[in-house]
Amino acid sequence: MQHQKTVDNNNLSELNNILTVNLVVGNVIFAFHEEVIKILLVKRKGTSKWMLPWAFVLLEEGADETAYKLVKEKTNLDEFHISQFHLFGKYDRFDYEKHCKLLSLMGYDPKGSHSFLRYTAFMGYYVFVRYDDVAINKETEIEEIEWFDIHNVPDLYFEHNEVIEKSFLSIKQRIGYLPLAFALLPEKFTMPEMRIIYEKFLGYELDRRNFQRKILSTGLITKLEEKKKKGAHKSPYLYSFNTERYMKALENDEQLMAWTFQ
Amino acid sequence: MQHQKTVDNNNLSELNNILTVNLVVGNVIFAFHEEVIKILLVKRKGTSKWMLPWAFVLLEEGADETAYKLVKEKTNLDEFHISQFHLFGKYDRFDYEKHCKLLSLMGYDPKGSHSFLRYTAFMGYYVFVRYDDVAINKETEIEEIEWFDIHNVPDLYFEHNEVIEKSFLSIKQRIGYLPLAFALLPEKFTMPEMRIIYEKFLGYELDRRNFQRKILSTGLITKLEEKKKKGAHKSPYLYSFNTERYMKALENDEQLMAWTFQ
DNA sequence: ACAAAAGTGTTAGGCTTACACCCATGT
DNA sequence: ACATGGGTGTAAGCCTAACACTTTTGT
Repeated sequence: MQHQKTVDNNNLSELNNILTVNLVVGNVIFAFHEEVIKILLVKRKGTSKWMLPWAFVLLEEGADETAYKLVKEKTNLDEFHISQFHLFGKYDRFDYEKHCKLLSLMGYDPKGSHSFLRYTAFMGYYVFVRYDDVAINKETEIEEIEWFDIHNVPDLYFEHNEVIEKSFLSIKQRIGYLPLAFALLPEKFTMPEMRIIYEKFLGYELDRRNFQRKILSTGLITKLEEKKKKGAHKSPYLYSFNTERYMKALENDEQLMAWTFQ
Repeated sequence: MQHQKTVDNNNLSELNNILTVNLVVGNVIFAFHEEVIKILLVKRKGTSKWMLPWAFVLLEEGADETAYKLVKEKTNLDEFHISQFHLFGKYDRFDYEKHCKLLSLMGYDPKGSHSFLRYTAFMGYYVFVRYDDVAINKETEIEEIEWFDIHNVPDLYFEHNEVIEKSFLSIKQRIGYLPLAFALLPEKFTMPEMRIIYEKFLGYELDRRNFQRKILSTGLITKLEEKKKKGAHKSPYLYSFNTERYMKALENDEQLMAWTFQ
């Protein structure tokens, strides 16, 4: 081991040589609205760019806890499942000079804690929420918050564009094995709605008839009597899903399906 | 945001209120030898328990980099692929008093940096290496290092037992989609050897004939002319695998297969 | 009436599973 | 000679992909 330095309790600059990187968590919060996958972004008043909701993991917290609180704070929701997907953090990726103003606005003193904020590791989480359940105040005193179409995300702070791309890729890879899409849909949803979510993440179209067979074969969802009127065509049936079994599957990473989709 | 504290450059105790958790990376290094899955553990001289190789991520490093260096240091290997699998870290999980001596022995000054070492987040990586390629010095001046059977791991420092379990579970889930097992095998290997690896991770036996068909269908491995003598029975053929395609698949998380195995 | 999109059903073919049988090797 | 375990082959059947046809709805 090469880190043999000791710490002088009264000399911060000495600490630079032994201190470890800071840990930041950030959330890619996904929703689905009008056939489009949306992501929730925030923008501090007085700054120039949008970014993902993020926060330093403080001493008294765990990373999962910080990430959970962050989602709760932004969406006003209680029940959701956050998923780790990747730890980011290259040396020198955190350009201090550039982000000095932002950090200051977020309550982190860039002068005093210069060395602590320069290099960080970023733990990425993704979350699926129901668009209609989320009540955001589009503008508060300190920040703006807004849904963005996944394919219309502006240039963001830090490496957040990369983070979003990676989250999308992770989901694409997991969506065939975990019943992720359910969390994006309202309590009652139609088969076409669900299929579109899969299509958006996968990046190609699916045969609606075969898709339906696959989904139903999991036993996770129940066909309802009701239909949903929506345009100049036959109304699709509504379905609901078994939340208990779904949550259990998420917790246990149970193997409910293993689909490659064409 | 609630962290509005500023930092007094000359007062460490003040920092406790703004400082974030430390980031530690650790590796579950897997190997395969005599039909058994092995894990590499280390033990500092003067301490009582074994543990996974781990290190604080220092300011000048990225997490992946630290994890890579750690594996290289322990195994003397250059070429391997490390995979993130989970970020651990509950509040209060890092019992300072208990580990004071260990930290001191590892070159981290527990007196001076008390507050920095109390709470940490632990990023878990797993790595697959070839047993025969690893040259470990079983005992150096500062530590012992040893292979342990996966099902015979002693009580370890910190939450390392939990980390190993979780890594095993992650692999079990990914082994059907990624050609992981190859990295555990020597350049030339037999089909039964490879099958046993799958069986160990999955926890149940597989039909040897169907297994062979599946593996061959990926086009990743080539049958050689040679055979391997090994007991009172017909000698199995040797196979080699296409490293280029394998590495590319790992990098891109390419979908080479999607198996559920019975 | 017609276009759009959903519901339902069918069929061919590929892949998986579950075997049977034969072959090499060491004791 | 025999037990052990590997090599090769095959048939049944399930699952999937591809596609046809009917039904509902708004304009």
